[in-house]
This record gives sequence, C-alpha cells and structure tokens, in this order.
Amino acid sequence: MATVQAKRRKTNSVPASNASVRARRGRPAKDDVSMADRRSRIIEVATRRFAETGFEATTVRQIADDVNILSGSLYYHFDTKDDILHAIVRDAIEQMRDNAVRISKAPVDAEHRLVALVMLNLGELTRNQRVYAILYHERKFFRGTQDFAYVVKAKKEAYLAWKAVFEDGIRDGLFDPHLDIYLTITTILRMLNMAADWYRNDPESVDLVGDYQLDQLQDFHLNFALRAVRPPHRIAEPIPRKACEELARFRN
Amino acid sequence: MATVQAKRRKTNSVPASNASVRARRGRPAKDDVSMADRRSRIIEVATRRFAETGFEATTVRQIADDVNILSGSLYYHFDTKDDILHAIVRDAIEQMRDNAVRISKAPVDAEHRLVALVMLNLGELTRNQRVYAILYHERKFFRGTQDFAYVVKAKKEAYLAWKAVFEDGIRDGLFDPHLDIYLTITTILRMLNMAADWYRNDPESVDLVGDYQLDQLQDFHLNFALRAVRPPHRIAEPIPRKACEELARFRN
DNA sequence: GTCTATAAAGAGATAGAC
DNA sequence: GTCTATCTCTTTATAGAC
Repeated sequence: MATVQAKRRKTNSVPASNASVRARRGRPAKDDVSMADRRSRIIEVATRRFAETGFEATTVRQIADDVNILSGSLYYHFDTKDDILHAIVRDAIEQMRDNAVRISKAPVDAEHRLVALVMLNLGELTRNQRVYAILYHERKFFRGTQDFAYVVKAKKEAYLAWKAVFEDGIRDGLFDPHLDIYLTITTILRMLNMAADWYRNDPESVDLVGDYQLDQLQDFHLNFALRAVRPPHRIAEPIPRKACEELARFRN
Repeated sequence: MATVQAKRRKTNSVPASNASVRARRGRPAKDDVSMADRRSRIIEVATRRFAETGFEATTVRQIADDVNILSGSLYYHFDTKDDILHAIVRDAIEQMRDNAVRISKAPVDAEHRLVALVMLNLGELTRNQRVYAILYHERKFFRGTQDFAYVVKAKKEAYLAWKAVFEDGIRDGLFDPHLDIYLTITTILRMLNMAADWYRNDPESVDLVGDYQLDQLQDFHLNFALRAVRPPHRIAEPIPRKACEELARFRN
C-alpha cells in the first residue's frame, strides 16, 4: 500500500490534450531527422515500451533513452509518467467507441452491422495494436484509478453499441435466438484483441506459421464470428464482407 | 539494457523442485494457523501477485508482507525472485502438456478428443487460473530467458498434440477440410485462456452479467469451438460432452 | 527460520544553469 | 528544450545476530 502510493506521487485531474500546444515552442530540435515534434516521438516510444513491457515495468529513463534525451528532460513535455499514458490511450479508446456507435446505428440489417463491427475492430486493433494492447493489459489499473475512469466508460459504451446490434439480429431472425449475448460479444472482442496481438507480435510463437495477410485474418474471424451467431440454417450463407467495407472504415 | 541486466542479477541454472525439502526443517512456524509449509504459502501469494500485477511489477517486499515476514527472510526459502516463478509455473505447464498428449492419443474419434481437450483446458485454466495467466502474460519473458526455455518447449508440445487431433479430424471428414489448423487452434487456445481469466477476475467488467457456472462456460465454448471446426452439414449435431468427461479429467 | 541492518543500484521527479 | 546534478524513496539481495 505504502509502496503503491509512493509510486504514484502525483495524481493529476485528467489533463486531457490541453498541453499539446506547449511542445511546439522553443528552438527547433537538433538531432533526429524526422523530428517534427518531440512530444509525438515520446508518445511513440512510450507506446512501444508500455505495450511490450507493461506500464509499471517501463521506466521513464528507458523512454528518455529511446528518444535520446535524459530522463529529467522528459518532464518538460509531460508532468508525470501517467500523463504519457493519457496521451497514448485517450483518443484511441474514444474514437473506437465513436465508430462502434456509428456502425450500430447504420441503416442496414444487423448482420451487416456485425460484420462491419468485426472488420472495424480487427482493422483498427491491428493498425494501432500497441495502444489496444495497453488498454487491455492495464485494464485493472484503469479500473482502479479515478483519473482513467473515462477509459472504462468508453469501453462500456462500445459494448452497448455491440449489444444493440445483437438484439436487433436476434429479433429479426438473423442470429440464433439461444445465443448468450454477453458471452458472445465479450468472447468475440477478446478474440479480436488477442488476434491482433498475435498478428503483430507472435508469428514466431510456434514454427511453421507461414505468412498471414490481414485479408486472411479478416476472413477467418468473420467466419468464426458468424458461425457462432447464425442459426444453423444460415451457417453456409455467404459473408457480406465487401458490402460492409465502407461502413467499417475507421473515422477520426 | 543495463537496466534489465541489473534487475536480474542472479541467473540460476534451472533449479527445478530440488529445493523443496529444505523448507521443512527447523522449528515449527509460529504465527499463521494454516501454515503447513511456509514455502507453499509464499508460492501462493506470489502467484496471486504475479497474476494480478505482473512479475516485474511485483516486489519481493509485497510478497513478504503477504506472508507476514520481512523481505530478507524470503531469501531463506528462495535464492532469487526468478526461483519463485519457476516454482509457480514448472509443474503446471508440464502437466498440462502431459494431459494434452495423453488425450491426443486416446482411442476415440477426433471430435471426442477435441471436446476432451477443450474441457481439459477450460477446466484446468479456471481451476488454476492465476498460474496460466502468468504463463500467458509473461510469455515474452519466458521466450527471452534461457532458464525458462522449458516453458516454451512444453507449450509447443501441447500445441503439437492439438494439431494431431485436427489432422485426424479433417482426414476422417469430421472437421471442415478448409479449416486453417494453426489459426483455429491458437484462436481456440487464446479464447479459453481469456475466458478463464475473465471468469475468475472480470465478472464486474460490464454490469448485468449475471452468474455463470463453469458448466455453462463449458457448453458455450464447446459450442463455439465445434461450430468453428465442423463442416456445415454436421453443425447441428449434438456435442458429445458427457462421453468425454472422463477422458478430459486432469491428471497429475 | 526470522530478524535487524544495510549494501548497491534504480525508480520518479525537481531545480537551476545554459 | 535539454543538461547537470540531486532528492527521496524503492528495489533486489546479503550478512550476521538471535
């Protein structure tokens, strides 16, 4: 307890993105070629570290080393280590929720919306994998820290969007009426999360993997998900993938 | 790099379980009532900490606090922090592999063996969830540390047992011939892992969950897995759950 | 078998020079 | 905007008393 407290000495009241203007002043950066913005670069390397080693296990010195400054200099750009984490996760989780809500309200049948949700998630989870790995792995930390309550809130709102789609699909006879909505949604979401994690980090976990394209992964998981939700007489129907691609496009 | 090295000062050559006799000597323990063996108690609390906070983020002092001794006294029972981790994971992963291999060679059809494998995993993953959470979350650490190579090896052997079952099932027309064996197995394994994790830790992650019994979870995941592997004409067939229960029983 | 005490290094964070 | 230097606390681990 004393340990935990000491490790989080400063607890800011949700700094949001209002500090992002600050980093653009002063004289231009001196060393790295593609250094349009040092703050962005810090976020980039911190994302990699947090995703690969965990938030707590990553030290501010490691992050500073990665951007070739000293650890003290990090505190010009961010007030605390927590603030770096805010900058990493805030936009991602809220945009994901916004997209899920948008798709859930689209004027197409529930199966098309589900296909779009799966494609949206898998696409975004693989494109931006490290951020979502952090959102998943540190979920206990987010749940236990008031400053990060917005993460839990956005996750829940995204779940409710999925739930509405499932309820429509069952009502309209497109999905199996015996289906456990909660278990099915959370299982699919975890499956997509883990798939993206594997796709980006693990292809060597067992040999003889071969190359997988994102397209194959989409097909595999759409098939997996629809087999789980369709009633038996609809199992073999084609998967309306092409028709959903535009709807599934991530927007920010 | 210097950081990592300093954090793992001592690197023992796989201490196995040969040190377990040592803890049973000396005068009897003085404080806790159910303290048959202090070493077991240390392993127990360390398992909880490693599973909930991660191996690196857990301090030896936290573990010592949990068993009401001082951190220095821990080093009477274990030479290093790594040794505690060995004691936690070694038996679990090797016994899981042994059981998977046993089932994969059973004289029943491939679908029965797959059902037994799913039940074995889900049962054991939920019964002993924290240990498998550690095995999963610290997989990068295990892969990168020579002392833990046996973990990677056992995991791979378990995968090969699953693979043999899938190959038999496809050959005998029980499973869909278009199925991607590697993706399907790893997806199912991750799904079971995450389900056990959720079952033991997360039921409050989204409200309105209701209670789930392990039985329901078994049914749900057997259904999910078999829908994914059966050819369309076999989708609606009953799941031979009862017939596989004895085969699926975990043995150590 | 546990304690006290401490070593040696690393942690997050700050102050002030430039 | 980054550096040097440093504070304070925590970390893993050890030595020796009891």
